[in-house]
Amino acid sequence: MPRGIARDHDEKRGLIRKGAAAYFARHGYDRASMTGAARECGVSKALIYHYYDSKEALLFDILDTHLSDLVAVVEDATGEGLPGLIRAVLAAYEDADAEHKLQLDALGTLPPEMQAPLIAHQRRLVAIMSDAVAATRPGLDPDRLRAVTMTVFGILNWFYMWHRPGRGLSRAEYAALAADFVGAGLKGV
Amino acid sequence: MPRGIARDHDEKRGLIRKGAAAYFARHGYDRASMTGAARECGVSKALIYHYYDSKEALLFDILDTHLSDLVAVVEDATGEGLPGLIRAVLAAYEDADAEHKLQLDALGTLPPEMQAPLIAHQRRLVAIMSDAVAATRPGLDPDRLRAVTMTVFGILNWFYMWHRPGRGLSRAEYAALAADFVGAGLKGV
DNA sequence: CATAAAACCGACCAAGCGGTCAAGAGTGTT
DNA sequence: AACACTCTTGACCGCTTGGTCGGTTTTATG
Repeated sequence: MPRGIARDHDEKRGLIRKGAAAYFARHGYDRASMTGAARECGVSKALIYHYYDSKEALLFDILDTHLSDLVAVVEDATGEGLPGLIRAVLAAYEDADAEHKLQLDALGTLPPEMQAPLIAHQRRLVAIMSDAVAATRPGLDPDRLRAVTMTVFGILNWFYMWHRPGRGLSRAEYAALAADFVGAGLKGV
Repeated sequence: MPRGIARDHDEKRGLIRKGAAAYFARHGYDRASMTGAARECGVSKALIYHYYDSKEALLFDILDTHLSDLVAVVEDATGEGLPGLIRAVLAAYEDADAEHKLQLDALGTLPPEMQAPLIAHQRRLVAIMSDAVAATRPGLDPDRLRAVTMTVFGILNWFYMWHRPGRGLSRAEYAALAADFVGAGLKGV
């Protein structure tokens, strides 16, 4: 009988996924080379191609893992209402800034059939958030409900662009502020 | 005496700037080739290099023009308070979605010395918005003022990501909703 | 009308890219 | 111990890229 895959196969794959995500996010997915990503991970380029079929497959795994985690976290927080959701999302982005950034500006470079399952994850997030908004502020027509839901995502997704750890409000402090802001804002629309 | 530059020099440069911006935004700056941009503009690649020194110089001109316009528009709207500012920014993004998208995800690819003047424009925008927020909601400490200001920018900058012309709320309708949302939200922080 | 520079182009180039390959080293199974 | 397969690598390949160059056409100026 042949030997199977190594016991630490998944860990090494995970290391490459994490290292490449950081490298891709820092340099921009298109501009970042596989040679550079390999160096960042401390392995040869050929080894990455042992674990992944292509640069696109690697990106897909990064985004799929990230979005799956995010959906799981958010589904667990549905019981805590809109403020709980906002807190959960911002907390989940911690240690995942790179993956989050990639999701926002590299997902579109994947071929449509690879995008589809990732977009399905995103839709699930939007649906959960939309339900929480509708529960907090009933009676909005569909167009306005969607607009307000996306407004909340704008707030959350923008956070990584301006926040610098150790400066200004902490993540948790901002989560509280954002929850207050959204809660009050919903009364005005 | 030699002949000077053509009378329509600036117009042609502007056409290249606009065409390239659309092409860059559609395909992503890094992924988009100068050959493709030239085809989009209906000129040869060599002609673009007659008007611009490099791909980076072209991107710089796109962003500098866009941000200068934006600052001008916003400075004109300072008298109309925070709702007027929100309306003005969203209106200014019309017909400039491409430039806006490029600003968000390609500015960072420029070398620092080219980024500097663009970031100065951005800071001016932030300062104006911050003043409007402070006027609407006095008494916020600096950290929270900054956080709320960035929250507003998150709302505005995210708009192009989810809005599809002709579907859902119009730009103007969303501007009104966003102004209401922010106005009410400020009372909750 | 002569002229010198701007406006414009097709063909070309070096460099870096994603990806492949042949081969050696390491290891679970028999 | 022998096998069969995974793990790991440096060298390599075809292709696209940003950018250049020599040359032709056009036009403002004297």
